[in-house]
Amino acid sequence: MTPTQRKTKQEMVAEFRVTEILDAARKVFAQKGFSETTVDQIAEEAGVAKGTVYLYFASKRDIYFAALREGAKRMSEILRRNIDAAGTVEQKLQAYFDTKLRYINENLDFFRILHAEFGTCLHAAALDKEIGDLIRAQVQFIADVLRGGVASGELRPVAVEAVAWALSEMTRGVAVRRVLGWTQNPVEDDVAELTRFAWNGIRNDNETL
Amino acid sequence: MTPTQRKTKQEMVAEFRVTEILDAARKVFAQKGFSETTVDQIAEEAGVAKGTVYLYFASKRDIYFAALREGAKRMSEILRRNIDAAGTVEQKLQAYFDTKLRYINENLDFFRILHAEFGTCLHAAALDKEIGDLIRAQVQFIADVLRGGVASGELRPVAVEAVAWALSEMTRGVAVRRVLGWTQNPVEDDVAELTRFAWNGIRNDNETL
Amino acid sequence: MTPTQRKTKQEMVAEFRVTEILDAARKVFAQKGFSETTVDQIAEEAGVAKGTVYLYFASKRDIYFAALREGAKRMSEILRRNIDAAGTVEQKLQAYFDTKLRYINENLDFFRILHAEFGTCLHAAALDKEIGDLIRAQVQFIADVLRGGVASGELRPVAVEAVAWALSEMTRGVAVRRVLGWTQNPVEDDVAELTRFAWNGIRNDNETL
Amino acid sequence: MTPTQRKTKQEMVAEFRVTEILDAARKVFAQKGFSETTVDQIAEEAGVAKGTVYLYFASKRDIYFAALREGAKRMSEILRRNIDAAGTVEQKLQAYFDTKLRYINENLDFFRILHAEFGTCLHAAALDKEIGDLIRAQVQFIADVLRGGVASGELRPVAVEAVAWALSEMTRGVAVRRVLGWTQNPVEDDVAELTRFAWNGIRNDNETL
DNA sequence: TATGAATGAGGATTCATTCAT
DNA sequence: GATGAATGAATCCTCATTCAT
Repeated sequence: MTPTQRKTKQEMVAEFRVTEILDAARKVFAQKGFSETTVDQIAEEAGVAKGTVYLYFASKRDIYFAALREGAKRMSEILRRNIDAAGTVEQKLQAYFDTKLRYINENLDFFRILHAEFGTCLHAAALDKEIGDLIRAQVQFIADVLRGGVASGELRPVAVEAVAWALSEMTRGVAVRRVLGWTQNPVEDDVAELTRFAWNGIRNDNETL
Repeated sequence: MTPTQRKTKQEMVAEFRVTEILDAARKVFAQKGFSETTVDQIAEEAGVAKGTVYLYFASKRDIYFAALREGAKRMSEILRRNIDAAGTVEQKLQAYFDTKLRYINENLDFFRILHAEFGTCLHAAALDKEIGDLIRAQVQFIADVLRGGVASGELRPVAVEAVAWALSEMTRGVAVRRVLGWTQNPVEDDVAELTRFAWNGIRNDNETL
Repeated sequence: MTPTQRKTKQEMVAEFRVTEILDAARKVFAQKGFSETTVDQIAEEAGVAKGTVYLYFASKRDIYFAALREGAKRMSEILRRNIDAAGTVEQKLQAYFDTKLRYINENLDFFRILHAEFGTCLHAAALDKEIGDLIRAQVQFIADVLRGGVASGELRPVAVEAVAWALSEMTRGVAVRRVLGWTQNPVEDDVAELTRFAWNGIRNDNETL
Repeated sequence: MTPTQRKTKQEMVAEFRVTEILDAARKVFAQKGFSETTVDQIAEEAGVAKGTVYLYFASKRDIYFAALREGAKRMSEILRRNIDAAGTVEQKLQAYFDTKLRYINENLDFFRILHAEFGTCLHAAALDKEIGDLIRAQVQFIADVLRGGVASGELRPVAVEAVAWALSEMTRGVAVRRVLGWTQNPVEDDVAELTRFAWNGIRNDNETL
């Protein structure tokens, strides 16, 4: 009833609308891609009128980037937390694979547009700077792990950046297979396979000596 | 001058036109993506009138898929040839990485749309069946190599399909880095790194014992 | 505290709101014209919410006409008073020119829309009946003066209506030059020139004989 | 049948389309003003599809300015010719009034938008530079005549620019009356009245001495 | 065959107006 | 009364596709 509370209520409605629209946008963009998606469709999916969408976003492209950014941010946070929580290098790698595949499994919509966009990012300037940074940041999570491993001698002195990128892409590849339904493996199995494969590729064999 | 000859000449003209248009299309699609490309641009780049384009292709989408298909076919042929020519499993893997990276290096236009599209392929039905098959076929090239290696004991009994896919995606990842100019390594180095990484990941350690 | 007083207070608030909105409207309409002006802009300029504007006016067009009408009425009143106060025909003409140019100088906003609109009045039905009447009434002020002069023999037997209109338009022309900054003359000079010009054009030369 | 002729034919069609569209545009703009006119209406009036309009003009505003420019140019040419052909200063003034009123009478559409726009020109920057110049050029036609008359002693040493402007506006005023149907005078009469009025206002009385 | 002018469906965006709070 | 979020009709412009020449 106080002014403060009333303002809070309005803010909550606004926040709700934004979420509502972004969720809808994610769903539609994921199905049809950017160009084939109409703002009408997003509005309908969100259960609001077209004009309402423009109260919260300046343009279709804005909605798109907002949806991506939000998803990328959330994923980065979780990744960072889970990797940090893991102990050894191998466990950290496993945490990366596990978190990523699970997150994707639970956020197929987001994954579809993020990676569709990441393909399209090859079209110069198509990708919003901040989103590009977020994607690269995730690769750096692995790179950091690798650097630590190389420093401690757990890993061969690999080309850290290149391998980090390769692992990231491998993960993406597995995720795509899952999204396309080309594999029915439980997530655990894919994670295990990825971890074993990666670990064999980079662990320092001398270590066991 | 005979009817037969005249027909042949016509066919040659037609073939020439098709090539001309597909080359132009690849260039423009690669720069702008599907939706941002106009048929006008393709026609201009090809040096023909817009109407002419429609004499050889039924729709913009048709041009797009034809361009992709042609490129994918050419790449598959070269891949197949070079892999077959290699002797050992390790050499075959190396041939795969080497051929792919070099082909991409020399056909950036094609790569840009193939993989942009492959990102987008996640959009249901966006991808032409035949092209999907061609892409999967390339993965099968690796799978076949792996299967052979597992059978001969050169490789650990890995999940062939999954690893093949992972290697394919890794290659894609490295290619993306190169296309984006995020790395200046000579192709040889990237190939070597990929080969070593993959080989360590899947070779049968017992083998050396 | 009595119902009557309270009602009066309400009326005063209402009147204040109306004035507030009309002033804002005049400013914005004058800068951007009718179509380019949004109700949002008027509301913001008036310092009220958009909905409030609609409590006092039924539509954007209504605001527009109200703003014009108010300004035209005010100008007419002043014109009438000053012309009546002048003695001779020549002085009355001078009073017309002087009053009009000064009023416009001090109400540029109003002038801009009135005369922009008067250009546009050529668009059938664009002009509110009452405003058209007000504008014509001002011309009649001159016509009345002229008629008086012709009757008294001070003026040649000119086509009163036509000349009145011409003088009105001449005044408008001078005002436009001033508004556009194409002339820096003091108002007095422009008034003097207009008066001399008009007077020479219509005075009865016999009179001086 | 020759290439040259064929090209000419195409050019003629194009020219025809442009004229067709500009005529239609003038008609619609004149009735509804710029903002209330839709490109659809212009296309329909011109008897072509909406897309066709955009083959010849880049935007609605472009059509508008093109229509104005064309009309203003034509009017300027005729004015220049007729004024030059007249002998004395008085005859030149009469030529100006006569030409302008007749041209307007025969090109009401054009006049409506030109002068509506000229009202609107008060909205900063609303008016295309070239059109503004054309309008000012017409005023200069009178100014030149006046300067000549002052130099030769036929006219009083009036403020040339100011009077030229005033005469221009007077003419505009008379034209408006005619357009609005507020007067039924034959053009000759209005021209005569304008000439007499102007002439009396500026001729050098000493001349008769 | 080749052309390119013509078409018109389709979509992003704006904004006057309404109405629940 | 006052507010401003929500609405959706309206409009400019694009561009894939057609077709007369």
